[in-house]
Amino acid sequence: MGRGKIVIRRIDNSTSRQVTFSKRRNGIFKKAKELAILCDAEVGLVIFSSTGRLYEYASTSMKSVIDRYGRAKEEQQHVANPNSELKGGSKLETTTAQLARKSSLMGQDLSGLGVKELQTLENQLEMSIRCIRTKKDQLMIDEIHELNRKGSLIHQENMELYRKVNLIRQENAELYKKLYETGAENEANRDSTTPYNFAVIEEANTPARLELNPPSQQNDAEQTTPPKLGLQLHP
Amino acid sequence: MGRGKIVIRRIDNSTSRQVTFSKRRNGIFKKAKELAILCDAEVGLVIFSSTGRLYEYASTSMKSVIDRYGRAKEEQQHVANPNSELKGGSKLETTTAQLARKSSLMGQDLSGLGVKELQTLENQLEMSIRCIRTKKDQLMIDEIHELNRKGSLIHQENMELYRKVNLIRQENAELYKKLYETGAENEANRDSTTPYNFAVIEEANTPARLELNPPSQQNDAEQTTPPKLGLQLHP
DNA sequence: ATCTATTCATAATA
DNA sequence: TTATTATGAATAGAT
Repeated sequence: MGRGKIVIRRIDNSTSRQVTFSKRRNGIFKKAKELAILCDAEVGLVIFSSTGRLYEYASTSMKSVIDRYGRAKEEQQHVANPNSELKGGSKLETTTAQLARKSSLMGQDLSGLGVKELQTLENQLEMSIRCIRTKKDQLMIDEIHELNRKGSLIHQENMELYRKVNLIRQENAELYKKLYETGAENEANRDSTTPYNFAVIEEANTPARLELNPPSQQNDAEQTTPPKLGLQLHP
Repeated sequence: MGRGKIVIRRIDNSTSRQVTFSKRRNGIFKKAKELAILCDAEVGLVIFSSTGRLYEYASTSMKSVIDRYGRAKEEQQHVANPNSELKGGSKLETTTAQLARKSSLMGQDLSGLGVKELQTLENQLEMSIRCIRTKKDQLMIDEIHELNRKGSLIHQENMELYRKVNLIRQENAELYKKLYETGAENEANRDSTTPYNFAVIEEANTPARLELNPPSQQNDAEQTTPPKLGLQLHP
């Protein structure tokens, strides 16, 4: 159509090329619109000129077209390769890309989808969420394991200290008893030793325990017991 | 063009509509190809028929077209609204969407980009990375703070216990000294008390400390000191 | 831009 | 669906 036939190859003359681009661009946009209207189709058309300028037409919206395109492509892949779900590999990359394409339709663009399409979408999103959650959890868990390891070392040490305190206290009591039995000659010395011993242990013990746990009944026996820890996040 | 003129409105007859769709679809695809070749343009065309079937043409690849489209659109927005960078708001959603559109071009599709385009892309990706890293770090930090809080409580308790041990031990020493001064009548009793005291303290102390820290010089003074903790991840 | 000779796309038809 | 064909539309080249 034109004064002469042309062969379809790149137009060398830059000016002619630009002119032809303008004309044919208008033509194709018109055709796209007509097709969408006449045939009730959803059409998206993107054209970058050789100078990099963007021209676009979409019968609905470009976002809608691109989203729908992404979904359609995924469905095609699923049909072509139905059980790739279960194979391992670098799942996260795939999943990220999928989620990416879908994230934009949050709260929009669910028009024109059938129950089956929606079901597929729902399943895919759930899968994506699971993968991401797994990855995130792994990161957290690694950090937390390390902290727990260190915490449990200190806790262990704490237990040892309690054991030690009990041993010494017991010994102290025996010594004291022995001293008492031997005779109560030095009354003045008792003031500086006796009150110290038991009083300090009870005081230093209680506040720390209260912060870690709901108040448990204080054991009234003679033993000092280590408090239970609130550290184990993964029981 | 055809046996008669038509008005551009939805074709009611379903059969005619499908036929027209086929013909015009072929036509527009041909036009798109010609435009791309003649004018050296990058063209992407997506058509969904009224029955939901997808037809597509891209002069390069649809992924390339969509990616480039996303970038061009962002650049348009930037030009229209240059300093939206610094305003707060829910930056992460935007960033996620941006990264999403870009993530697919990892290791591909960098053809046909100028220095300026690449610079823009680089900046945006860096921004995205920063936002995501911030978000991730926040999650980690929250968990770790909690663990540190608990750990520091135990540590505190540990310190108290050490203090207590020292006090009792001191007292013990005094008692022992006093008992010795009073007279060494009961030699048999000393066996059950003396070895216990100091021997146990040294044994229970050392191993726990060695696991937490590189061996520091044991203080040879009379005081037992608590070990330093390897717990503070954010000094 | 606008014009027009031509070629092309396609509506109607089979 | 595919093919035919009369006709209207698109456009190449010129102004």
